[in-house]
Amino acid sequence: MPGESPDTAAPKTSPELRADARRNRERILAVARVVVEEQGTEASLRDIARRAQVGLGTLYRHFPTREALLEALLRQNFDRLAARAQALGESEAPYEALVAFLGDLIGGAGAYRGLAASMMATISDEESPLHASCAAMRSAAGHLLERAQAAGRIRADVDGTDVFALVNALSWITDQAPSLASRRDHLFALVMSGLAPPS
Amino acid sequence: MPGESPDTAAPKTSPELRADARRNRERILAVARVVVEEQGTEASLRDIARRAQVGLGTLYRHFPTREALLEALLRQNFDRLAARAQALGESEAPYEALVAFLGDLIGGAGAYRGLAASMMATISDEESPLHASCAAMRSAAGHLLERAQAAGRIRADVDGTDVFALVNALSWITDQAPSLASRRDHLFALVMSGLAPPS
DNA sequence: ACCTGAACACCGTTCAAGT
DNA sequence: ACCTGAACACCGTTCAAGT
Repeated sequence: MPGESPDTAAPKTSPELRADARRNRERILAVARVVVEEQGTEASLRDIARRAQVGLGTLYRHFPTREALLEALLRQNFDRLAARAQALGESEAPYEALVAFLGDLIGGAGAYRGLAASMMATISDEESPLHASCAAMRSAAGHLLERAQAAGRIRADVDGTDVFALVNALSWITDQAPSLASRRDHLFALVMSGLAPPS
Repeated sequence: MPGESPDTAAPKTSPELRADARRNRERILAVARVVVEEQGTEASLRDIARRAQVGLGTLYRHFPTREALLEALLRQNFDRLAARAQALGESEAPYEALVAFLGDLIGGAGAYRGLAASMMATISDEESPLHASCAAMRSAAGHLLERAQAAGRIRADVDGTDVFALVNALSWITDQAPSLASRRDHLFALVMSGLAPPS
């Protein structure tokens, strides 16, 4: 039959990028990972395009905003964290599960310099491509938090956004003053003990 | 006697700025206060010079770095905070004195958007003109902290830099997500309770 | 459909030339 | 002594022209 090719019913997960486009997208992402590692989330987009040997407009075509690029860069990390939250949500030790997840969140936000700031900014900026991912993290934290609260291990007057903010703030401290990196776990423990119900 | 003018022994607090220079310096500072209020600590220096009706080089002559300008802008605030710490250091309620000072510190760091970040960065950057002022704040916090620790109200494994970092981190949260401003006092209380000795 | 890079409007920083 | 603004080397963002 005319117009029917063998693989018409193939899984069209993404809207069929042309071969060269697909290659460029991957090159950009690979280079961006390196450059953001070096320069942080405020890295020069020009520099990324240059090093990827791609026109500046090409970078903008694939990633219309800096946040869009960051989102693609963090896609895997977010998915992994979401899966972790899911698994921990069925743990039998609600408080320990919460602490474990928040520890991972701190680690994740510490992946790139400036990332904690980028993530916090999404709370106010609903248009950011990172907004959805971060909202998911906040609600995952919220769920684990509720369980810990139900178990009487966390005060009732705290919500998911509070702990998300506090945890990001801890990552930010290390961002700004690398010399305080060694205090991070300690500060985390202090903040967590502040969330315990008044005895 | 030759070369002896009437006011030779006058108090030479600053090295005698020429009249026009002195005027420019004040104009720059006045304008900078407005612009930094608007745009935060990363405000455009060009914009400040422009609005102060001063050549760009003139701004650089008076304030060789952005931090130098910020330091001049915050001189009064720092002096006021230092005096407050001094007064509180003689208070009879060590814990309440510490809380009061940290509350002022949070308020101060919230004066301009980005200020918390600028202050935290001085920990690592010893060359910054803000370094001395912030170190003074940290040691003032350290002194009040020690008294509260001696009174058994704060755990022993916390130092002045820790509380300085935590307090700045709280200011930063509001910086990044203005919608969380209403939670600031609450989060401050939570963090403070985390600094209480384990019961 | 996609790529390219020039063009535009901004930066921070320096410094030769002026008064 | 001090002021000025052009010059330099960067940005982010857009878009007409190409394939």
